[in-house]
Amino acid sequence: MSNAAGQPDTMRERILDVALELFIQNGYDGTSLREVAERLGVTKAALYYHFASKDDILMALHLRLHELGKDALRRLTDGHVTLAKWGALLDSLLDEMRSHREIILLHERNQAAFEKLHRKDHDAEHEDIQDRFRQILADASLPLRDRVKMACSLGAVMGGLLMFGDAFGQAQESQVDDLVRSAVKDLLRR
Amino acid sequence: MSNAAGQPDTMRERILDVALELFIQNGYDGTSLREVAERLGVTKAALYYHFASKDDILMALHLRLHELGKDALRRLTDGHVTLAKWGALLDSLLDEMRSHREIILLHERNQAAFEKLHRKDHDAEHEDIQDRFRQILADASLPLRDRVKMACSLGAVMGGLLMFGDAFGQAQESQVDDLVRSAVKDLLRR
DNA sequence: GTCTATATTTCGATAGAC
DNA sequence: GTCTATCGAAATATAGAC
Repeated sequence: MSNAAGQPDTMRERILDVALELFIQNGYDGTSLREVAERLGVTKAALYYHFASKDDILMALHLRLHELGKDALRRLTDGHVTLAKWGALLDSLLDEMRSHREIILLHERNQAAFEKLHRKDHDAEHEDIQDRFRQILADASLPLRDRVKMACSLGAVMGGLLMFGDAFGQAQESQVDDLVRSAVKDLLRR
Repeated sequence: MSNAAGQPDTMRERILDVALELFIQNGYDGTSLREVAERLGVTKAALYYHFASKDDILMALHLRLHELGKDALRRLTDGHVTLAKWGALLDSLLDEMRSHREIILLHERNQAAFEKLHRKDHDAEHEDIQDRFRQILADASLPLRDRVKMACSLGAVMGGLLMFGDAFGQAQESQVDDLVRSAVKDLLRR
């Protein structure tokens, strides 16, 4: 994906990185392939050598999230979910969520585009981490009290790290992480 | 806006209600005026009698949120913010957030479209509640600990009521409200 | 207030040269 | 792998009749 310096080494990855940035800033539908190409110093047609379609670019970005959440997904699939398990998962997931902040922001801000993408892919077995979250929260065999706490704690992490996370500056990221962890712990306690 | 039965009485409001629903479901850019018109049983051109442009429709929907948050905004503008004040505000705002769930969802899912709208309106004094939230959370004179707690608590409310709130069914909304309140209280305590 | 018809623009995507 | 050139579709918006 990227080399040690964090720079993408293939054109395919460079396209994805630029697209990610623009899709977050201006939205998927609000970003034209012309803009993506211009920022890379190439023409629109060049992109079609690396990707079959605009949707194909979005799908490649979606796979980055899929990769990220696949072991978390596994931990949430066997056995039934408890508050303690949920708390442990959130705690261990927090670092990954920060380092992949952009890819999560992309999904949060382009839900409509991803849903349209899913409708076309009626083949792919998209056992998504997002779907799994919704599935657990909708599971009526769990106490409502626990489900609400899980939804709130997930929202708290997203609020502290992603949605408003850029208000805290970059220098003290690890402090923010600790504060979010403690906030979630307080929320889930009892 | 609407009569006692909750039905919009003017064509203008009917347009806004349909647009709101489609903009949430398919996104602002993903929704064409043809779709809006078709669902209303009129043609695209008819919409232009009531609104000057598609952006004008989005702006009218934005004003609904502006109206909603204007007294909350006032309470957040005088004096400096404390954790206690923040908690009280969230508590009193929670009912409004639930009853205006859709208009908040619209803003959450179409940030890019609203930002583009704001760029054109360099005249309007949009002292927005969203802006105010970000402003407070970025205020370095407040303890980082408090700011993170504020961001997390706001995220918790959005998680419990909006983002994943439809997983709990509609019957027990007041129970969910109470559970979210108590979760936020636990989070802000200490 | 709503209609038909159309102007205008922009976008995704393709063809073929290099 | 990237270019120029272009196609076809769909979108916003307008003009003018009713």
